[in-house]
Amino acid sequence: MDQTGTIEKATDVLFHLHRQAAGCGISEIGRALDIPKSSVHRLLAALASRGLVEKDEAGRYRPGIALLALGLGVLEREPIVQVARPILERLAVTLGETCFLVAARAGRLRVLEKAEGTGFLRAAPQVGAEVPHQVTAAGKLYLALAPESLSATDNAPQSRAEGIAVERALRQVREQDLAWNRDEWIAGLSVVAAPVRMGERLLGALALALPSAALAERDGGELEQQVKAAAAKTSDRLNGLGLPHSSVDPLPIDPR
Amino acid sequence: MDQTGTIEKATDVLFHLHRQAAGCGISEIGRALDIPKSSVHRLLAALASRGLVEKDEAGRYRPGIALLALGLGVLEREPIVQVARPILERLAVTLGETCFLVAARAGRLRVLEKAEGTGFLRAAPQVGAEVPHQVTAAGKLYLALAPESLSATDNAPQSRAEGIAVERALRQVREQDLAWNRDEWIAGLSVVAAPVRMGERLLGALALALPSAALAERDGGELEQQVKAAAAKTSDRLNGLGLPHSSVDPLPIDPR
DNA sequence: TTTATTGTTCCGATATATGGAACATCGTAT
DNA sequence: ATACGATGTTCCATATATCGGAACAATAAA
Repeated sequence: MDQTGTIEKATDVLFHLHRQAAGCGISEIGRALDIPKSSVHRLLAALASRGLVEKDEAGRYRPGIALLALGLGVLEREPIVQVARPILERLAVTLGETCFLVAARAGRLRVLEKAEGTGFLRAAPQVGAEVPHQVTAAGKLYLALAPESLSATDNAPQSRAEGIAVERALRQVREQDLAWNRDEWIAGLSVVAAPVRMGERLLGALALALPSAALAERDGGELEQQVKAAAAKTSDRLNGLGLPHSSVDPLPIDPR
Repeated sequence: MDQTGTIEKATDVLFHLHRQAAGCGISEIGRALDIPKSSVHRLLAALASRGLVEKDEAGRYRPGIALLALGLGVLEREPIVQVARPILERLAVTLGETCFLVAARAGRLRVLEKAEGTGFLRAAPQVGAEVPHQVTAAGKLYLALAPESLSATDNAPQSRAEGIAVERALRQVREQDLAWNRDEWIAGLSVVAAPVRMGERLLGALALALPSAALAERDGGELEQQVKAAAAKTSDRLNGLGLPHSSVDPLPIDPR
């Protein structure tokens, strides 16, 4: 993995800054990544010249705003996000709970968009964050419907008995065209997810997250229908488009 | 400015990809940035190894999802965004028009967060985008209250008469603690902005944007009050915090 | 004050990026 | 089918940008 190269090192520094909550000092980064101070200094100077990192008032380095524009640009060029956004928002308002969209990118599942619910206690996934395969609703959906789009790491179940149980669960997911996750990933958090498709291809998972306690007081079947309907609508609109990436107007007219 | 360096070249490639709506080919990038094909190839390979760029199905390069995580990380570590977000959302729902937050970063004004209105016709600024100084409500606020936080480029007015007019307008902004922009930047778009402060320091501008036609049918004074109130609330909450960057929980409790 | 740690600059040695050229691949027009 | 142009990819000798130790400056801590 240690193909030493300038760009690789620079991005490693970038990700290190990203992981740290507070700003970092040069020596600190050098120690963490095993790069001499002077090199870190030069890397940061280059990155700062383009706004990818910044120095805060204390002289410590943090990720820069240039990254913001680049990152959000990625979202803007995802047709599925454009299509799903208003649907997620409406569903979140209707149900009062957080809805989000997950899709496989580079073999990993990532949250592409979210619309938070209104509850005092509510799920707040981070856009751009990765979610695990085995213990999430979106993950099960992918394992059941499009495992090839996930990198194979740790997809292998531990024992034979587990393997059978997993395969059984996945078959159920395929039958229902829907996946649940109740407290498996995060205690107290339940999620339902339904597939967004283009033809046979799985493009993403539209998910509804709510506290498990809140789920107990609701009609699970109705939630399933709502999520399925939202996912289906997303699929339809996505397929309705001619699919030449629609550019985004500064003042879009949004017939929702 | 053309201090040739590997990192600089790589980020130039990144920004070039960002600007292009569709994916780019290697030769194309090389021509645009005046870099030989083979170098572009190598740069892209390095960037791709870290997920900063990706190849789409057609083999063309686009910005990668790694940028998404990095970019949104920038937002998450801005306390002012954390604080302003729910306030923006509520204001947008109340008024039915788009609200957004602008702040100076690295001498430039940028949209840090937004909450879109519900109108068929509505403003839809892009988070991360830059806004000009002279012809926007947020820009006027900064020019009047904290010009030192803007890079001085093109802040100088053209003629003496204009200079006086500008100074007069800025004085009014200072008196009202509020700035308007009616059709000055984008025809048909009007914006009111009020300052978010910490002590004397200007931290950002909370703005309300609506079609000028819609503004004509509303009580401008009431909008001013709403925006001022929202900005004041943001300031208060921001000052209420001890201001050690509050980390964000996966399941935050949000007492709004 | 001293001491320790950090940020910054300098510079020779060397590894690394460079870019021209040749090759491979594709799509298009002849 | 063939020729053509453009593109993505690989190779390699050369030049140069990166490396990293060391010395220095600027802090903060003792």
